[in-house]
Amino acid sequence: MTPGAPRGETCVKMGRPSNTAERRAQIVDALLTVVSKEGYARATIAAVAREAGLTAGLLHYHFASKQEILVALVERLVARLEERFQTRLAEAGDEPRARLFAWVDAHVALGADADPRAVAAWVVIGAEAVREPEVRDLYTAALVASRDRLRTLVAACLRAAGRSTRSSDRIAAALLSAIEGAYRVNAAAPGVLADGWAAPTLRRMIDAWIESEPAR
Amino acid sequence: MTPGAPRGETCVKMGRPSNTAERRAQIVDALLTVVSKEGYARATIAAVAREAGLTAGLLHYHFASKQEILVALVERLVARLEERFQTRLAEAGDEPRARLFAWVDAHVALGADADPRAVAAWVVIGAEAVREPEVRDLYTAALVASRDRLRTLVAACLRAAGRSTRSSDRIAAALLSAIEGAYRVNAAAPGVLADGWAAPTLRRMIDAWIESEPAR
Amino acid sequence: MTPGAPRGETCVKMGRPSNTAERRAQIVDALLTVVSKEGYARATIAAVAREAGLTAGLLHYHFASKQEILVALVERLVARLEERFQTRLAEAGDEPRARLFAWVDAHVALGADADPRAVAAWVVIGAEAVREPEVRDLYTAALVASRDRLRTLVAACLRAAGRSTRSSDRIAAALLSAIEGAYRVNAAAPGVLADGWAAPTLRRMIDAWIESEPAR
Amino acid sequence: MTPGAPRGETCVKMGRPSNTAERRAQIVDALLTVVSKEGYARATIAAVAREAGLTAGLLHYHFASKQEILVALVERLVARLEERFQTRLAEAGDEPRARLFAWVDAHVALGADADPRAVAAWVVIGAEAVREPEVRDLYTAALVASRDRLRTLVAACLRAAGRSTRSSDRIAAALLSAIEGAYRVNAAAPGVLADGWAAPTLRRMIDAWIESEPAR
DNA sequence: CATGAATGAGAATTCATTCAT
DNA sequence: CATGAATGAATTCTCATTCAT
Repeated sequence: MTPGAPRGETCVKMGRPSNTAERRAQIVDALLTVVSKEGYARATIAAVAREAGLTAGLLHYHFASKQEILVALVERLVARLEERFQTRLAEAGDEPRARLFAWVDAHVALGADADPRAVAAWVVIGAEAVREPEVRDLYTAALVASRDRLRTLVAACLRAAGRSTRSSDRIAAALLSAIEGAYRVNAAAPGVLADGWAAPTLRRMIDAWIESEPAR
Repeated sequence: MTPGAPRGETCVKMGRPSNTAERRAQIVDALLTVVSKEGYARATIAAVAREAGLTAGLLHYHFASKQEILVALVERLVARLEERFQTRLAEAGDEPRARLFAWVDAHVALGADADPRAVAAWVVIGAEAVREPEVRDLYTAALVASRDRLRTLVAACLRAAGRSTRSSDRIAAALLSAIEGAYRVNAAAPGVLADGWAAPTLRRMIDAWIESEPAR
Repeated sequence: MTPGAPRGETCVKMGRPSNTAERRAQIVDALLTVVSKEGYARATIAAVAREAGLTAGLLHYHFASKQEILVALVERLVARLEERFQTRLAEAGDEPRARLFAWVDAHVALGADADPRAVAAWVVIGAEAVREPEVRDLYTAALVASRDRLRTLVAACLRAAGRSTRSSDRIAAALLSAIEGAYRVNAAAPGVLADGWAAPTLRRMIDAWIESEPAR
Repeated sequence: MTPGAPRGETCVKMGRPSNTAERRAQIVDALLTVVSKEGYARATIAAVAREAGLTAGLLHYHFASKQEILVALVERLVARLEERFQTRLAEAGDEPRARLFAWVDAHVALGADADPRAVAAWVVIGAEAVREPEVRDLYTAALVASRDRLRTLVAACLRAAGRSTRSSDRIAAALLSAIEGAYRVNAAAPGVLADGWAAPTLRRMIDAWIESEPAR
């Protein structure tokens, strides 16, 4: 830890206005770009600095370690996804199935607010999570949040359709896996699956499953 | 110098008998262990050699580069999966749905012939495929083969059920993604999804979808 | 990362002042010393660093590769020789034969501005040029420049002596070869040829040949 | 030193006839090829073995070390040159100038008995001599022998022309240097000097110099 | 004689991190 | 805040040499 280095957001003292927040964002963005293009192993501090137009020394002024930048990146990807979901949720209204589809769309749709770099980076992060406890914790937390929300959304659909909710967990697991798997295939073996297959397919899968569940 | 492929069975000149095949297998196995525990970036030649109880120099005697060992590992994982599938297929008989379930089981089941290291390694390989063309090619080839086989198996099920086969591609894509995603979640965020969820869930999903397809 | 060329004189942002130029010179000088004593193959990065009193890492901070240091060394040797020639040329005045002798002297004389390491290094570089294209290009360029200049100087002498210039090329070739050969013999088999033989011998050779050429 | 390894030529005991002599020649030839194409640093035991169609282990059965192969190569190059000279000398008869030209021709001519690999190898050996005492000794011995013979041949020419022999040494030194330099330039910067320039030029130089020497 | 596995001491190069300016 | 030199530990890979078979 560099003593005195600015890790917080607030700046009580005046003087030269701090650009820490923007610099950190800029660095995280550069990491996102490099990771998505080259993978984590090649995302050296020097490469990230070059991408950001900064120096390696400065990166270490704003972040104590390379790991810390990765953590910030994960947080940012999760936050962006959350924004995407909230936007779609607001448009979805109260209908449970629309709300579930909003979740699916937020994850797979390639709308104007989509960042193609994010998918590749997310795949890399999943692999990195296999071994870095700190990354694993963040990744796990993100998945747990997704899983729980998904469960709730699925259960609401089942309930609205007058079906038993005992399969909520399984449907949620299948959806979550399919999303993560689609990311992965798309990033690591592009072209294997047709573009845009995911959203309509998953909607169709949801419908089929709900119809086939027994009544409550 | 990587020794060439075994030059046949006859050995006119005497000399030291070759143990290349076993050594290569031993090295690949060590890579599998290390990758599954530590990820590719930490799977240094030294670490793999240590795991195998060999010297780093010897690894380079049998493989020209670290990459080449990874390639051999991918080939081995694919071959093992194929074996698992063929075994289950033989038991499945002619019933189309049983054959499709054989495919699912070969991919997710954790039977006696399952190697828990393989899942973690496969996740790492997918991430590595994002940037190493040679790895990507192998990974892509494996997925393409899976996708095509899956498509055929799904279409056979639909046909046997008297349904239209127009959704074969989508169902195959969903299954493949779910499998890849399940691997990933299982390896990178263990505990997020319940143990053993996958096989029954995917079977259920298949059944539901087939039932909901329109008649041919 | 090799730092780029000095970015001019102005320095808007403050920060650590660059010492790249001196460091690079220091490293090249250390390579010169080591190569002249041990040959290129033994001029390892570690050996050069030790000679320079620096760390191996720092050498790679200032030069991207070992090759690049060698290239800088060749450039420096060529530049030094050029200086030596220009100095002598200034003293030689306008007399063509004096100007040609200035060239000879610049190449063979062991005056105050001579660096005994340079001869041994130049021999090694010639051998290295046999296989490294980049070194060969530099070496070839140096020889071509020498050959062309020599040709001009020789032709001027012949003309001033009222002789045909048709042998200019041959005389230049003989002189250039004799110089390169003298370097080589001197460095690789010291003592075989008497000290200081070259300058008077080559002058004598020039005189004899010019006298024996037919009149223009 | 491998005890019992065959280093001598005679083989008193009968049994499998020794192929040591041919094997050694084959290995030396392979070294010549590799050195001329790649330089000494890249002439690894493995590369030489590959070129010879043998194994690295076998090379070490026939030679105790890499150095020893190089020594054998130098000896062979010197021996071949001597053969070339003797052949031409036999054709030259008793005329001193013809005998001197025979020496020049043996060194520069590209006759049927010339091995283009030898020139490049000789250049590399000269560089290697800068640092390897054993190589330097051989190289020096070869040059001393050449120098002395040349001196005698030159003196005989001067005497036959009724000139003073006091410049014999210088002329010999100039010729030797020119030859070594021509080798070097030809190998390291091919194309800089015109093909076939050397023989006629050196003859011309010899003639001019002899004519210009004062009478005895 | 011959093969080919095995070793171990480097080799160049990379890179996160520190720190003087 | 920012620069850029400097470090030192790793990392991949090379290669002469040894030796069991």
